[in-house]
Amino acid sequence: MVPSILRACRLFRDLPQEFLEQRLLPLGTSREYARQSVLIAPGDPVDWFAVVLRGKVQISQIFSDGTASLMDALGPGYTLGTDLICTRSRRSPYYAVAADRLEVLQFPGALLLEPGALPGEAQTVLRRNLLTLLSDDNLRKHYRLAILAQRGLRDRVLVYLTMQAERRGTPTFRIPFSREELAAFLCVNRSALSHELSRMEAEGLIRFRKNEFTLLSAGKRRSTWSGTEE
Amino acid sequence: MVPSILRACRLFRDLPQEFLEQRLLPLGTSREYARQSVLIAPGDPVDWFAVVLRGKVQISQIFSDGTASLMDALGPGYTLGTDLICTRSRRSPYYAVAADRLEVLQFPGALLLEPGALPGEAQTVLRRNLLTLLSDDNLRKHYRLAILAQRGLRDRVLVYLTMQAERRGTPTFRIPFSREELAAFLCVNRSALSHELSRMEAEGLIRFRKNEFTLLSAGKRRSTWSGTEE
DNA sequence: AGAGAAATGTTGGCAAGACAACATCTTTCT
DNA sequence: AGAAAGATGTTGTCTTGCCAACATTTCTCT
Repeated sequence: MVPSILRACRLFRDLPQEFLEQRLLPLGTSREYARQSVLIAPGDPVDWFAVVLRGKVQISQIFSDGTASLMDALGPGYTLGTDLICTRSRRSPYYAVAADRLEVLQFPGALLLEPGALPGEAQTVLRRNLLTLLSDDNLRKHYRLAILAQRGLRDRVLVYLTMQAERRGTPTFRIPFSREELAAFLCVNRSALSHELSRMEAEGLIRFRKNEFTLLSAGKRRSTWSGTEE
Repeated sequence: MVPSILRACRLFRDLPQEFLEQRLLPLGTSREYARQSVLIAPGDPVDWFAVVLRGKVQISQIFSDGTASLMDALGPGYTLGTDLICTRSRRSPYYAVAADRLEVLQFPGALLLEPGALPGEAQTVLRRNLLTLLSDDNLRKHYRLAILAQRGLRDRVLVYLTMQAERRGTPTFRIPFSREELAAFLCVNRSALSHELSRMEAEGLIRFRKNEFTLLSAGKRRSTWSGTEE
């Protein structure tokens, strides 16, 4: 039952299933963490990567005044550490914390980095996958930066919703956030967000119920958010 | 005289100089652009990469209301398009515009993507470089996100300055921005920024003259910003 | 050196949004 | 079903920061 997640994992895409199970799996170490366990702390050197099998990992940044900001959340199938092992310092700037009971499969980074650690062909595929993984990650960060670069609250909401609508191809879609999470993602006050959403609905810009949104001003928007990544 | 920039270029690091000049250079196309030329527009498919030889490229995001926000600026030695060719859509979400008279050396993306387009060894090195290039890029975006996640203007300034100080290793350093550029980078109002800087100096937090800053509260800060990339 | 231009600092009015406190609606658990 | 917990919406107050307009300094060019 484990391989189903691994096969869906972006990093292992296009690897022969037999290789995945026979050669790669035995090299991984299965680890379990309790809720709130710290997997990575700021400054930690990271020379491994891991695939989330069960649970969720939260990536967060802690500031001098004690406040934290949630940067990302990695569910099953996502990889942890892949963004760090190739940097020059190989040190993490963030915390990675288990949100629930967590189960991961951990591999030594050398598998990707050291030539010859794996059969050449497999390593080529893996690195290729790593490349697109990082690129898409980059793009996601670019999008979020574009959102946070917006000065006004309404603009942030609008840019976010427009992005989603174009990404899915429909003006109606569900977002993966609760109000509180959306507020954290947009870096705005939760109640102000609720307020603004109501106002936008009153003005006929959007319609929403729970986390299902419909963008009504469809005609006027230009199509800039052409990204296809998830 | 061209190779000096290419040798300093992160993407070409560790390539034998002879290979660089004899094999790689002939595959590139030299291009010149006038100030304000658009190299990449949102939605454009990008299947090439280019090294900036002279001048500067501005990466900017244009929004529905016509306002733009500057996301990045690439000087000589930096590469353009390397963040896009490996994404799934291979389409740009941003504008790339020549800030000055610009000169670049452009290569087909296939050199990196298609196996066999170059001698295996060279391609391995190139892909490895591309990997760290993307990773460091990722990290830079992470840092900027951490800054923009700050609610208050003072916090943004403080996080930025602390990052710089730790990155350089001294509490006194020069930043590569004018006030206006710094304001754009932090996504705040320029005059508000000036105001806040003055106040912080009055409170004894920092000292500054032009773009040389000194962080005075050195002792109290924790060392989280351990990044070493530029 | 002197004049113009560009960059930076300063001020006050005003709007946007943070925050707290409360109201209402949903979900979950027994 | 009923109670409790959680999520979301609403309202009012007060701070922050945007904006515009102006003052001052620094840079550039001849």
